[in-house]
Amino acid sequence: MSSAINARQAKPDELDSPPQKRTQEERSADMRKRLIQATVANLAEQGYAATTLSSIVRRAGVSRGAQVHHYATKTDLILDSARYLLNQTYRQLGDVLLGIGDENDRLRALVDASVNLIVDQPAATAFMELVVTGRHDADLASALQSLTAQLAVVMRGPVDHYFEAVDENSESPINMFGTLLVQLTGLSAAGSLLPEKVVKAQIDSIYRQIQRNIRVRPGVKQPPPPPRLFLSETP
Amino acid sequence: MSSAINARQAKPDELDSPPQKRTQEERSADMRKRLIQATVANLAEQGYAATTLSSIVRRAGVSRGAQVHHYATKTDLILDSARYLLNQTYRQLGDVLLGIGDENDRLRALVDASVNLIVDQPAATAFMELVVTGRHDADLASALQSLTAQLAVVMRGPVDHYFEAVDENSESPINMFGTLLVQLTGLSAAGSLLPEKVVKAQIDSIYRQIQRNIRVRPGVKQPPPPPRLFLSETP
DNA sequence: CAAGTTACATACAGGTCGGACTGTATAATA
DNA sequence: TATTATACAGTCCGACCTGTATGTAACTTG
Repeated sequence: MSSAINARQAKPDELDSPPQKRTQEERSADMRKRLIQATVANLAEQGYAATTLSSIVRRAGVSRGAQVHHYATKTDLILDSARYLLNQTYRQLGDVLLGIGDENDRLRALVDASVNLIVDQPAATAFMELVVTGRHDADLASALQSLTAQLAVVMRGPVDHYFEAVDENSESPINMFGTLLVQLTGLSAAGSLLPEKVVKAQIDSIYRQIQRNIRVRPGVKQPPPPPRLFLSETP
Repeated sequence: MSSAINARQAKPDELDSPPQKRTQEERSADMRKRLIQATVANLAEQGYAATTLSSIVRRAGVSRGAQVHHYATKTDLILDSARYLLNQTYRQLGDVLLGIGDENDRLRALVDASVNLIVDQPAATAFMELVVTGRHDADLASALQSLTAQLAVVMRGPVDHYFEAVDENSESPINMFGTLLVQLTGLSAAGSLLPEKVVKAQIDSIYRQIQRNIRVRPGVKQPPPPPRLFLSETP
């Protein structure tokens, strides 16, 4: 996904694309995005420990100086990457919810979409690296806590908007949504240890549990009220 | 827990405990255990990246030479620690199952015991570090796969021995057991990001889901047939 | 267009890690 | 008891990583 990083600034002769007079802001934004995407890719493929500044800039195809200019310290870059990941997850989850239709078998589509969003996905893998690292890094941990708390707040509305409990004995939609995320987190972490069919069986089981507890609220056509602004892109 | 490492070999004058003429095997076994326990404690408290050989031997109170004598490479020590952790988990899970009584409200005790076994426990934290590291370390990954596969095999019997499905629409006991472990894994990983009450709510939810699907098999008094020998302690 | 700011490049310095290496003490063996 | 094998101690070295410092190019602004 992020391997195609526009292929600019690759240092060899660039005859096809002239200097183009980019504004400073554009240059900064591009460079930040390149660094972040290289960081995320590196986190996913090599893990946090192997995600060194050297490897990041090598992957991004830029110099060490560019990185230090935009991110004075490694932590700065990591934290910004974390924000990027959560923002991305928020948008993708939102897209999934918006894609939910009336028919109840769309519940399966929701589960599948969530699974595809998380299990074995680079972004989720990278995020897992950050979460585990955060257990022994107070700064990272509190940053992640704040981000996920915001995510939880903005997700509650849409979830209750689209789903309802099957009956009075059922778990609440937001509760089942949390359970879904916890289970997908578990599968994301331990999935590599389990045989493929066991993972599939667990996903089926997750779906059945959800189906027994919540259903798509009938007749809901319009999207949920938009949340207050989420994570600001530029701090 | 493992901070009290017998306080021997601490280099100061040891007047209370004379040399004692320990046999070579005893010395080796003790030293290995000390190194392993220091490794596990370090993994849990500092994370994999900060678990260096220097920090391990410092914590174990031994020299660099002792470690290199018993474990030629860092990977060797890590792998042996992984085996130790799985063995420990196996025994503890077995104890939990053996403690199950007839009354169905013991199901709650089972869940609580499993929670206490995993969430925020050093051994589980250390194991999570290994699992995540294994995603980018083929040797570690295959070792963990093998170990967990063995664990799954030996757990299937006891679980089916003690539990049964509530009705024909319910999930199977072994399936629910897997779900329990997946959810606890998820909570172990992401729990540090969530507010305490959310974690508690999730655990309650887990319990209700289990209760709706399986129950303690009535009238089972004798323990399950013992499994074939598990992970050999000395390779 | 000149001065100043921002963006990027490159080299260096201090520190740490893992593995190799050498030396010493203790136990097993003949 | 002499010899050998095992257990352990302590040091060194190349590789690597992060932060820093300095120099150059690109853009912005008055």
